[in-house]
Amino acid sequence: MAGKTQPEKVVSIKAVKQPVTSYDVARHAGVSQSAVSRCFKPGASVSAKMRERVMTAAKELGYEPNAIARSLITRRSNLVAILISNLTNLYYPEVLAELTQRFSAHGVRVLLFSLKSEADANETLQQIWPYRVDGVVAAAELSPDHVGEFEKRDVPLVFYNRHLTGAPVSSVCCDQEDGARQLVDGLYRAGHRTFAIIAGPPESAVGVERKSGALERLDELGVEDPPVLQGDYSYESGFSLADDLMNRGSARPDAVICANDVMAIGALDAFRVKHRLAAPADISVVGFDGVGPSSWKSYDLTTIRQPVRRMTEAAVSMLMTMIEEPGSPHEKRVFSGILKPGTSAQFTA
Amino acid sequence: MAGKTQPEKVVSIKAVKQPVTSYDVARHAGVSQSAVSRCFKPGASVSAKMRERVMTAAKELGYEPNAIARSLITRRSNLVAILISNLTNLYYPEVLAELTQRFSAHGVRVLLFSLKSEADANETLQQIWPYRVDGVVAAAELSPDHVGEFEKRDVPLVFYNRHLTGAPVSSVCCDQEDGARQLVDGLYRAGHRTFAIIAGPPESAVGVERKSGALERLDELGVEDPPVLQGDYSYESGFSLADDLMNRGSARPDAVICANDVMAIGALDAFRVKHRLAAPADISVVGFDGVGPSSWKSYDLTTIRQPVRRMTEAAVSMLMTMIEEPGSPHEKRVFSGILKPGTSAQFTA
DNA sequence: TTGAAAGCGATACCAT
DNA sequence: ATGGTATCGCTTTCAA
Repeated sequence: MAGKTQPEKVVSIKAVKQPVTSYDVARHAGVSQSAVSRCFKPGASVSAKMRERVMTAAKELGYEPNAIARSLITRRSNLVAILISNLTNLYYPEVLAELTQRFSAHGVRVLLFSLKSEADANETLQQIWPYRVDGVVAAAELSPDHVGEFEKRDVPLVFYNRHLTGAPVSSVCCDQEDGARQLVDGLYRAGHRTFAIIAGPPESAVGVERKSGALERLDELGVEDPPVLQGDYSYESGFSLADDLMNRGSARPDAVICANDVMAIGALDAFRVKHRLAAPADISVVGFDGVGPSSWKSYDLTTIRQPVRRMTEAAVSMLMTMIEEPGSPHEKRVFSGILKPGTSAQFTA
Repeated sequence: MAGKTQPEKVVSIKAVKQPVTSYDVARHAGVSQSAVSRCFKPGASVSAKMRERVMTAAKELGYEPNAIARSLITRRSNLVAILISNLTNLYYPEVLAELTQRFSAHGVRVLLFSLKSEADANETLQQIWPYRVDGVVAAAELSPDHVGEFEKRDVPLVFYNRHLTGAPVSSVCCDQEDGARQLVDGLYRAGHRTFAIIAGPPESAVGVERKSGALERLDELGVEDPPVLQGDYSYESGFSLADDLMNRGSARPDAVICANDVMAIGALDAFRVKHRLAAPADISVVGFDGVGPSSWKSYDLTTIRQPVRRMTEAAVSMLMTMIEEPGSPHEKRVFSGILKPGTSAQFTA
């Protein structure tokens, strides 16, 4: 019988609680340690009897395989890192929740890194490497040098809503330019001719594309040089820039395109509450993202909704493929935004 | 010299990129592997010369210590898990961002688990244990049995905005009852006598406390049995329950207390947009949490703001203490909410 | 201060 | 199918 020949194990009084190991289970079940390991490995060849004995012993002892030890030998941590630049942007929580749940379904755990500023990237990467993550989803700006670090280490990387033009990187994006063009088109069709743009911060690639998409389309339509004010995606900046628009000497615009929903909401509040304008009667405002509050009745934004479910699904499956099939080619997947008409603008789809 | 007697190491053509190990560094620097290890350990005794040589070699080879191997031997993963029940609740992103950044400052990485439903807890815990996390912050309901699992494994746990009454668990909370009482008081002082409550879901401990705090205080003030409608923290539920309040036979309330800001916003929209009431002239609405949108001009909620910075700071330092000083006693820290007056209610502070 | 050697708790390969 | 043994990359005694 198992344990017969074992020397009495002296346990010190205030022993630290040591987790049960596969050796403990092996001894308890009277089998080899390798056998225990096999029983916990999905496709291993183990007899029914063996499995039964081991599993019983494991249950009795409360055995839980040590993922850290496993990772060391398999060189697979089953960990991915998610980098998010600013979680308080209303758009990201949804993305984050979707990503973690999807990874979870693949048996992969998520290490979260929230960058205070884009400058944190260096430091954050240094924190990531030691954990030997299997892959990374980055919803933050990374420089070509940073991307080089991933290549050097063969760590799969998928960008979320960013890309490095020309660089061989996988990414999933929403077509920002196209979305912006759609917004311009609808506003133009509805009769607007005087536009203004409340743009995102210059370091935001997404914001830059939304701006350039809008400007391009306006140019094509013969609208010349609309004012472009630079915001920072916050409610406050939307509010104060809209306010600025009202205080300029020139004629006020009758359509304002904002680089995200939150600034659009800020702008609406400035126009309505502070300047007593009616939207969409006096002025039209559109946003971008389709975050929850964009459909609150007080705002009911006309906006471009990003297909978050499909984008996160794509990001996860791309990363999993890159992890499971090393050397698979890079891929960029671009999804179209979905026009969500609201009552914040006179708009003809 | 190091490496002299070593057999030629045959590297296959398409070798997988193997990270540099401490042995590689040791060989390169002509020192022992232990020496390398010591150089990367904070308080170790190493001569300046040795440190210099090792660090140079490490830099040349691009050595990065393997945290997984380290964790295996030290039995410290430097990982904490954060459990959040529903990330799309506007209140949590801020909490999550704060927590991760604070842990990061302690050199601790965060494993994120976002529970779809509270029923996921079992499964989630099973996913956590194998990683041998050093501790857990739970912003999700856990049963006493679940908490027992933590004790069994000696894994430090800090509840965030929940507690298990009577159980020996550490927690940091906002005083929900007191906050609710403050809201009632201010409304009462401003002359309101007919109240209604839009409560949270019954499984939300926080929601239950906010409700009971309000009911208690109303009772003390002699207000009898205000209607209590049960919402789910969503904008939609706030909107439709407010609508219900308007369609009841009885007189409509002149003050509505909502269990969170988002429902308060929904309620405001229902009253103003759908029922053409003016708030606060015709009806007063108050919320709870102090999330970003609560201060948007269209709503400008009177609400109780949770001191998120201080609460997260407390949670992190409590958990770190429990990790670093095993056996330290449990502690509950309760912070008062901060009244944030707005224009959504007639309110006398 | 430094180096040799013994683990940490698994997996993987090789006999049997 | 099962058991023995080397190994993953570190930290940690223990001698020197």
